[in-house]
Amino acid sequence: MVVQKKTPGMASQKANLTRQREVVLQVVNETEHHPTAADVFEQAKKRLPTISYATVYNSLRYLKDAGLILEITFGNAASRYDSETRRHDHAVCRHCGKLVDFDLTETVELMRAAARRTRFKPETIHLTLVGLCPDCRSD
Amino acid sequence: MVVQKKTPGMASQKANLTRQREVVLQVVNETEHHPTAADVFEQAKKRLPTISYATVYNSLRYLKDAGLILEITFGNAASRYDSETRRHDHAVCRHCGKLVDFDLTETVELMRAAARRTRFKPETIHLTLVGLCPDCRSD
DNA sequence: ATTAGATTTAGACTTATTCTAATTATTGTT
DNA sequence: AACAATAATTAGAATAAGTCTAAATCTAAT
Repeated sequence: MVVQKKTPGMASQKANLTRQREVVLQVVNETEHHPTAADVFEQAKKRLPTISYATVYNSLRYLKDAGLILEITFGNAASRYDSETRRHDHAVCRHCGKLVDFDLTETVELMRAAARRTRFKPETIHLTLVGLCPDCRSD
Repeated sequence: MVVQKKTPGMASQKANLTRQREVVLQVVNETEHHPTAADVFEQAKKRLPTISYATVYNSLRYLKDAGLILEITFGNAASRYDSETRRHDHAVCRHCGKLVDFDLTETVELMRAAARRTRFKPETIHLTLVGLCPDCRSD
């Protein structure tokens, strides 16, 4: 466990979770379908009317670096944020854009295979299924 | 095979590969490390000095839709283009950004598993290994 | 109370990409 | 060959996502 000496102006772990960061975290946690930064801003403003766009971005980055949320990117669309921080997989609907989480144990296996093949030192792996979600598949 | 009736002004298949589209395709094919649109623009200008940025983007989209190149996206970085059009996997170096192609046969297997799990109608799957490339891994 | 450092804010800025409107090129028809 | 119809190209404006800046505010430790 890392113990940090406090110096003047150095905030404690707890205090670092400011009001705005707390609200941003709440919004991500409570939003069912992986909000974008714009979605988060909109919701956060309801609870903290003076919050700025920059603070939403700063907070999302802070929370991501702190391991409290995950950033998901797909294609050239805006990033979306996920309260599930354990590694997991995604499926994106090509038709309606819906993004769902799932987890395949095999994926981590594949990471090792991929690392062997490429001689990369593996850190994580991103697996995204693209197709039509249950609502959009006509069958 | 689909036969299309020609109407006035309708270009033939072949003719649709205009001079600029041809150059853009050449550049993607000849560039070793998956160029961005900006890279393509820069190179294309050498062969066709009047080509515009918009045409590079239009051409990249045309070539992509025609199945002649692939667009690769990762994180919030600029799209990169790949002359390898068969489905394949990617590895990205977190340190230097290098992007390499590889192919694991297991990935297509995983697509089926992912589709079963999510009830999506599968179309394709994106697998990206993130880590350190051979040059950047210190070991 | 004072100070140092961290955080927030508003708005300017950057970067990637798309759009627009005018021009140019191509093709098929007379 | 001239024309009409359509498609493609061009330059630059517009848009969207995200980052940066500088001033103001907050927090924590003296």
